[in-house]
Amino acid sequence: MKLLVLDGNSILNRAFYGIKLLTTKDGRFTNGIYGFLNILLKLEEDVKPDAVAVTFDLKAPTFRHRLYDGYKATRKGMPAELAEQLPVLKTLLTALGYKLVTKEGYEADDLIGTLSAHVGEQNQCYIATGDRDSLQLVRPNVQVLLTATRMGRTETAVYDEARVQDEYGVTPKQMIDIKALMGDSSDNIPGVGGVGKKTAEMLIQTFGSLDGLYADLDSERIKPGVRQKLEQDRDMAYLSYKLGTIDCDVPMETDPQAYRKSPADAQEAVSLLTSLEMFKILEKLHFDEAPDAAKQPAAPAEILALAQGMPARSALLSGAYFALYGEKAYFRTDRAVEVADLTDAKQKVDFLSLLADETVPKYVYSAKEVYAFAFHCGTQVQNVCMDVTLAAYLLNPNAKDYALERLVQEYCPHTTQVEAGEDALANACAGLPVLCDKLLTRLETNEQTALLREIEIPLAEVLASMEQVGVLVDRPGIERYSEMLDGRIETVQSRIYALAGESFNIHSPKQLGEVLFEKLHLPARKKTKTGYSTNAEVLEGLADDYEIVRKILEYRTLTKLKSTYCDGLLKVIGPDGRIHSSFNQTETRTGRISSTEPNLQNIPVRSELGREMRRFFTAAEGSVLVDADYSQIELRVLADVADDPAMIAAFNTDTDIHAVTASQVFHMPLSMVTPLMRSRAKAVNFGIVYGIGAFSLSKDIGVTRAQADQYIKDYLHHYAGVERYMEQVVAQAKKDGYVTTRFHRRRYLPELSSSNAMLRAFGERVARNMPIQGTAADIIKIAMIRVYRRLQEEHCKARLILQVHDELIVEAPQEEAQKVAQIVSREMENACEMKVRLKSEANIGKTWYDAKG
DNA sequence: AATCTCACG
DNA sequence: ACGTACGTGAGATTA
Repeated sequence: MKLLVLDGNSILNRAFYGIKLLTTKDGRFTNGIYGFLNILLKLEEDVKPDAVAVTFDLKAPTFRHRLYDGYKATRKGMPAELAEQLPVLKTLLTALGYKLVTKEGYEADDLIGTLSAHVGEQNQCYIATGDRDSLQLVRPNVQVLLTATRMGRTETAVYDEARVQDEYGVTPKQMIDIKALMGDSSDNIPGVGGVGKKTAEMLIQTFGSLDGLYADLDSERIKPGVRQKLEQDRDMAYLSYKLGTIDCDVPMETDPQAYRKSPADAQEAVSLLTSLEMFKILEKLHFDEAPDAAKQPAAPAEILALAQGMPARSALLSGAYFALYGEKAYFRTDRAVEVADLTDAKQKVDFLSLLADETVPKYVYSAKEVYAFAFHCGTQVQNVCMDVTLAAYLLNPNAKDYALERLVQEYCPHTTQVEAGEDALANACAGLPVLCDKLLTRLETNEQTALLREIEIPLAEVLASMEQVGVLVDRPGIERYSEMLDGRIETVQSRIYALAGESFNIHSPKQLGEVLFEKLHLPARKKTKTGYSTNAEVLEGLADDYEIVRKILEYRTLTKLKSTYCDGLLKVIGPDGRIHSSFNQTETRTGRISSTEPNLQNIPVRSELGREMRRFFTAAEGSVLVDADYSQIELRVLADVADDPAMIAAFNTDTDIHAVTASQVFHMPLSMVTPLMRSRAKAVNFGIVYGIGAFSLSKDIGVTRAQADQYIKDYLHHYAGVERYMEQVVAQAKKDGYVTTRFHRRRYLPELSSSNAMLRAFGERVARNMPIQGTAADIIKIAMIRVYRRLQEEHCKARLILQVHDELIVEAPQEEAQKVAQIVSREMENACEMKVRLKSEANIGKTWYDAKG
């Protein structure tokens, strides 16, 4: 029989520190529990034990360690984020049927020692721990599984006697002797002063034991310095030996049979795991596999009659509840899930006519896909009143995805899932009405219904349209540009190799670091986790003095343009000569949209060479691009939410905001502000929006920290409303656990209750920034919807094709251009009424390059 | 899959 | 003592 003994505290600890902080929506920390369960499941899979004992420490001091007053004096209590997880973990393990083992007055180590010593006589025993102390327990039939979690991955090393001997050159028992000499600061075992790991190992390898060593203290194999230390700390050494010896004789149950798992309390376990949002683990445990006839769900008994064909309208609930998946539409009807095959002409027509029927409210999984499908077929969709992905995103934009199955599990924990696998989707669709109901209720509570109905759902239609229309690119132009880059890359590369005296992979930070900082001995300034930092900031600091550095920077610029932009874009040009990016609506935590495959929101503009790229984004024959961008939208939003008189006045008198800031920060009349002052003030303005620190500001604009600090002080002194806002928003966030935008978009900030000061500071910066960035994002979304509708109402052929956060681009027939330019900038400016006016200016050009002012 | 670097607002 | 501004996505290297 095989017994697996877990060192609960140690494993939880490793899991906690090895995985970044995770929280549930309501802010409970879960990373330790999550990691623990993963390790436990993995161990069970590998070891296949017949019984499992999970040991835990109790808080009270233990007999063994009362031997020495200093013991645990320095051991830090666990952080609150971890402590709160411990009781939950214990409850969960019990529900899952595991046997927990604790004993008043004893450490988990002693329980593990006793268990392994007894079990090891007749049976196999595996000790799972993150702690090397347990290596002393290794013996025949007893092995230690040393686990470490790095970056979320668990690694386990198996220690038997041979492995211990191999690594430490001693037997497991002698590990105690070594520790007695070297001590252990984390356990507060004193050891012998000045004797470290290497000396201790050598001494025990030579003399066999503490006794052997002290019996032969005069031996010439001991250096005089060490001898003196050994003599002086003799008592400490023997005390440490006692402290370091794990007690293997605790009065406790040692029959492995007693640690067989009990049947799990499935109800309790499922409900706990659900509330912890651990759906992956829930799946692994297969509670859904063999549902007892007794505990079939009481409420909605789902019958999965998968009819083929559109459901009859009369079978619809009080609206159409459906999800698109591939070429199929899954409908939840009054008593089943029915599937429409959209490749079938008849069914497709029926489906489209349903979509177009404005008397039928649609409750859908992904509105953007529904709109896209309709556009593809040349029709429109009316009356979408619910999208579960968007609703779930508004409730919590921190989630990493919004898969329907997960949402059903998360928001409807009591409607047990009947089947998995093939029909998982149909099954989840069965839950759509309940899910919609729950989501809508919560949106209502959060005052987010309007945000969903008036912004996100209408926006989904706009995005679907933008994706479908795409943007025309000049393929031959990109190809020529690409060849030009190739030539320059070749030249620069040869020069770098010549200057380095060897050829190497310039893209490899490792090789580059070695060449620059070791071979050529350039002064290394910064390091990363893995080696020298070679980023642009570091290289720019060296560029004046070294040609090779200048060439490397050039090489980076050129290859970036070549691979990301030329190659990357050429790869995704459609057969229509246009690029159809995806605009994702549930990706960012602030409410912005993102663009992927390709990302059209980071096409170069800041450098002249890169900006050339924009010449290849162009309008069709006879059309032009209209490009309008907001002027200072985030600062205007800040002026508004902070209700800052000085800033509002500056904007309303249409003064250059950076210049005004400069005159305040540098105590100068406006007319004396130099370009350098203005650019520094601009950095301060940005910094304020981002939540600023003096260090970063000083680094950014190249002044001392003290100076940067003074700038910030003067800034906040002049813009007192901003100062008040910054304090108030953080306080509110701490109170509520979240921040909101003007349109009630919400972001939870579990970081704010972290005991880690750095995380907390991060949370505070986010609290200051998100309402600004998020409100600006809300506003431009409104503008997009208004522009889209105006263009329809005015029967323009022009189409919105791109959004870059504060910029909209419309492709318009030449003859509509002026009118469209008016429409776009006016709709942008009127998107939101604020204490300052919004300003947007439009430009017209044949290419993006030309239309960008 | 993680890391580094760099493109954008 | 440490790390340092908010929000993204992609390509190349490395482990």
